[in-house]
Formats: sequence, structure tokens, C-alpha cells
Amino acid sequence: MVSNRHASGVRKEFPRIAKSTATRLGLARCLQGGYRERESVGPPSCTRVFLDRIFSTVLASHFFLSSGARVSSPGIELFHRVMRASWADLAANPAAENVAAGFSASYGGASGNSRSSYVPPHLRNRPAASDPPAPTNAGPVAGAGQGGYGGSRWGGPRDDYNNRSGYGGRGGWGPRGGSWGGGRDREVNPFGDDVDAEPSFTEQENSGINFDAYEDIPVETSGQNVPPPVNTFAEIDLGEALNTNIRRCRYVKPTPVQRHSIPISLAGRDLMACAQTGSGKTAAFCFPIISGIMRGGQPVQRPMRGARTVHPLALILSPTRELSMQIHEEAKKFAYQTGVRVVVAYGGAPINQQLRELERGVDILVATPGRLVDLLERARVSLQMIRYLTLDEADRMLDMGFEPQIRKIVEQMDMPPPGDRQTMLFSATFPKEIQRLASDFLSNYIFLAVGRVGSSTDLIVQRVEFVYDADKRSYLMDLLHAQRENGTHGKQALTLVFVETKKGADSLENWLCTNGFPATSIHGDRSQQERELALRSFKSGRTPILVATDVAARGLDIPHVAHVINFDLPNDIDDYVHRIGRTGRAGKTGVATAFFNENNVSLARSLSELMQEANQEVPAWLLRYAARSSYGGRNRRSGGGRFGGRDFRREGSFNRVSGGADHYSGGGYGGVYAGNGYGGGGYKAGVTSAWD
DNA sequence: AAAAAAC
Repeated sequence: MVSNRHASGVRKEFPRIAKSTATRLGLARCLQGGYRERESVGPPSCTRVFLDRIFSTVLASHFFLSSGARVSSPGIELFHRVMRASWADLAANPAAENVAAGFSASYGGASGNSRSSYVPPHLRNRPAASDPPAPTNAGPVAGAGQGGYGGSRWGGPRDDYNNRSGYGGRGGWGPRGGSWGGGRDREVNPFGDDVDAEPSFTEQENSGINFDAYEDIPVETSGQNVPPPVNTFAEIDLGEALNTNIRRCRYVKPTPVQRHSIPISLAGRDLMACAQTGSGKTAAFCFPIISGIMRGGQPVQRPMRGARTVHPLALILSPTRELSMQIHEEAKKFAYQTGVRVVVAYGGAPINQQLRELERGVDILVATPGRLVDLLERARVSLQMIRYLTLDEADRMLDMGFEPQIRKIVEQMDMPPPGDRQTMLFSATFPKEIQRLASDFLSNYIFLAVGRVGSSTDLIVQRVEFVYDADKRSYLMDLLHAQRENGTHGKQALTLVFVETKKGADSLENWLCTNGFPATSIHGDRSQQERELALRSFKSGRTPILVATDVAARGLDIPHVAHVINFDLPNDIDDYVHRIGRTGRAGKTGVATAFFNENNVSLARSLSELMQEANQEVPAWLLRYAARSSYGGRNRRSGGGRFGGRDFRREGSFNRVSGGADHYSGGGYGGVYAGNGYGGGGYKAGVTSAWD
């Protein structure tokens, strides 16, 4: 029905073709070139004028940024400052690269182990833990929160670090053993020495965070004996190899979530953390895991009886394949030359290659639930050595569709129980029910909620247009043309178009391509190959328009998304928040446009409230819809969601963290968290918290 | 009601 409306849409002059052919043809056309001139559709002129204004601002910032020109907005100014610092930082550390090269040079000679034997991390080339070789590291502050498990929690301190020869004490953080011959095991440099398709894109993405806004970021922690936050990476003793990688990633300072969560994790504590991706969340849970694995503290690695079962030490679960891939990519950077092996496993891809990767040894396994269950049932993976468990997008993972699988993995296989492992849950929203579910997995955990980086600046301009279904394509065309006509030439400024259904995504992609727009699509009915190709093509700017279902709504960090269009609004305000969070990332500005019509009245209230809190202009007609509908946009999960959900253990105390209330309702939240009038316990639909 | 997640 819905899709019929789409299908029978306005543009009769563009007859639909059989999907497969049309898509292929369209794709080919898209790949060849930019937008074709639009045929003769007269847009409402006032809309056009307005759009031109927005786009000239937003897109200008995007493009001037990449060309180094200056834009006089405070946010951009900060961005530039950070960027300069980052590059300076890199330039000041050419030594790091040399060190790496040196390691590589001594690589072959030093490692004479059998190539098939997996050397557990704690046996790999380590000097004594008490003597971290830190020539370039500012003196590590002793005891920066690592009290928990340094050596005692999982067995005594190891003194067999030095059983490898060939590395001087200082060089001890070199490559893992067991690698020789044919370069099969050579660790690929994930930092782009190898030519990547989109170097200019990836280079900046992690450094553009608006660090100067940190002081404004509100933070709430609760739990017993919360370790204090740190202000610099130098305060944390993560090890030289990890520090080198942090420099390579151009991380200058820890982000707020890192400042708080890393000491907590290093102290061995369980954690429930509210923070958006794009704020360094992946690093926040990867650093302590990698560091902890490098420190050893693991008893003897079990002999691999039954030959093929592997025993990862850490498990990171995420709800989509692409997110797992992204986490894997990130984690590989952090683990580069640390000897810690990161392997990813997800469905839709041939399992054999993943099995081979696993057989070569795995310390950190990143996975989607389905494939992991498969691997567990085949006894190719055992969880009995798991010391770290991380659920990314934990609210989604514990949602109805996923919860049974997660429970199976965490509770019904051979994973150590809470307390014997360290569990870290990351999500943006932690409604009470989800917290209650999640607490089954946790032991004496700390709750942490961190605001959005740079949220106080209005990085995302939110717009809502009333558009009937039949007019949506025409409106979309207006938007895309306005974007193009502002000098972007269809390159780099990426547009992400969300639709409700997979069918709708196919249909819209087809229509766009047929009309000369370089579009592609991603959704769950496409093959994994197609999904990955689409994402790459979008990221690289080759097809700067991506039509997506909610598979792309969460967690994906796609730099340079200038515009998110909610072609179909979601029924859930949380999903809306996740979707628009794909833009305005890393200190950049972004536009989010939503097409609203009478099918979306249930969202009216929560949407208008959300927009008001974000200091956005709310159209009068939307306010009228909102006033008419009572409980809009409410969903089963969003009870009590505010500021990423507060710690449900404190729910008894109705007060809002006296002294902290100012904190939350102050200007610092850019609205999404701010000034919510939703007193404790009560819940109104629109109050979502963090953005991811 | 839809989407996601194994083969």
C-alpha cells in the first residue's frame, strides 16, 4: 500500500523499468557522471530560496574546510584549530613512523616461530610489565586507575614476557610472533600507507572533534567508587604501541566519553555508558581492551584441543554487519603492531575466509549475533576465555528482535559469568526496561552518561516540510538540485536519504538513477557485497546519494554527510535522532530535512519537542499536529529516556541529581538533552538523549 | 508495521 503510493508517484514521465535491469543501468549511469540537468519541473520558489540559503551556508563550510579556506563561524574556527594541532602533532612525530619501519625491518629475522602456531598475546615479545618502554610517552601516571586487574584478577603477574628473543627490551612492543613466509601473516598497515580509495576522506575524520567544547559537556556518573576521569592520554598508561597508534590516529586529547570510561574500564569495572558514536566511543572501549590484553594477566592459553576451536579474550557485538566492519577497522588501527589480533565475523559473507582468519588466532572478536551463534554451534569459537564483553548500540542489541540471541550468547554458552569477565555496554539511550535487562549482564557496574561533543553549537539544522507521499520525489529532487547548484558539483557533500522499507529503497534508488542522480542504496535485502559496495561508493563520493533503511541509521560513521533526508519519517523518535546523527559529525555542520505528512502524526509531538529543545524553528502546522496528538512517537523502548536515560538504580530517588539538574538543562546540550521539562520518572515521547 | 540478524 505504502509502496504503491511511492510506485505510482507523480513522475509519470519516468516509467519504471524492471528493477534489476534498471538498477544496473542506473548504476552504470551514475558511475559515469554527475547530475543530469533536470527536466523542467517547476519547484515552489520560496522553498528553493530557502534551501539555497541553507545549502550555501552548510555546503560552503564543508568545502571550504576541505580546501583549507576559512569560514567565520565559531565551530568552524575550532575545527580549524584542532586540525592544525593534529597536523602539527603528526609532523612532530615522524619518529613514530620510523619506529614502525624499524620494527618491520627486524620483523622477518626476529620471528622464527612456526607459522601456524598462534602465540597468545601475553607471550609475545613483552618486556616486564613494570618497565614499559616509553621513550616518547610523557611519564605515565602510576595507578591511573588500573588497580583492578593489573595482574591479580585473572591470575598472577606473568614473568614469562621475555621468553621471546630477538627484541631488545625497548623494542618489545613489536609485531606478533608466528609470522613468516610469504607475508601471509604480515599485518597490513591500516593507516593508509597502502593506497586507499579515499585518502582525503579518512584522514580528517577523527580529528575534527570540537575539543574546546569539552568543558561544556555534561557528564553523569553513578555507582560505587567511580574512578576519576583523566584529561590527557599521557595520564593513562596504555603502553607505547597503543600510544603510537593514538598519535597516528591524530587523537590529541581524549574525548569526554574516553576521559571517563577509560579509567573505569582500566580499573576493571563494568560499565553502562551513554554516548554517541563519532565521539570516540569505539576507542573508548577498544583502548582498555587492547591494553588489558597486552598486559597479559591471562592464565595459560588453553591448548587448542580439538584443534580448531579458538578462544578470543574479548568479544564486541554490534547490531549490523557494517557497524561490525567499522568497529573492526577502527580496532585494527588501535591494535596495529601491538600483537593483539582483531578478527571480525558477520553474516552474508562466506564463512570460510572468516574461519581462516579465526584459525590464525583471535584476541578480540568483533561480530554480529547471528554469525557468532553459528560459529559457537560449530564449536569453532569458544567464549570460555572471554575477559571483556562489549555490546555496542546496546539498546538495540537488547531490543525485542535481538535479546534472545544475545542472551544465548552471553548466558547460555560458555562465557564466564558477570564478575568473572568485564562487561561494557554502550548506547545512546538507556530506557529503564533496557537497563533492567542489561543489568543481568553486569556486576557492580558504573553508569556513565556523556553529552554530545559540540552539541552546544547548532551543528544540525533540522527542517520539517509537509509533503504528501505523492509529492515526495519532486521535493527530493528540489533538495538535490538546490544542493548541486550551490557549487558542490555533486561531489563530496554526501546526502543520506532514509526510507521506511527495503522495497521503497529499491524503488527510490531506481528512480533517482533513472533521473540522472548518482544514487545507490543499502538495505537488508541487498547482498552483503552490494551493501558494502554501496557504502564504499557513497563514502568515496562516487555516488554521493545513498538511499537507506534503518540499517544505516545507527553507529555508522560516514564523514562528509552534509544532508540527511527523512524521506519517510520513522515511527520512533529515537530512530529519527539516530538518523540525523549521521550528519553534523566531528564538528561539521549538517542539515536534516524531514518529509512529514498525515501518516506521521504519531511523531508530531515528539518531533516538535525535540526540535524545540534543539532551538530549531518548528513550523506552526507541526505544532498544531503536536497539540492534537497526545502521546506521539512513543515506542516500547523509550520509557524514561532522558539524557541517555539516567541510572535506573537511582530511580527511587525522584530528584534529578541535585546540582546536576542545572548541568543538564543548561545550554550545553544543544537541545536534545536540554531543558527538558520532563521531570523524573515521567516520560514524554520526545526526550531522547544522546545521538547514537 | 518495518528493519535487522546465520545457513
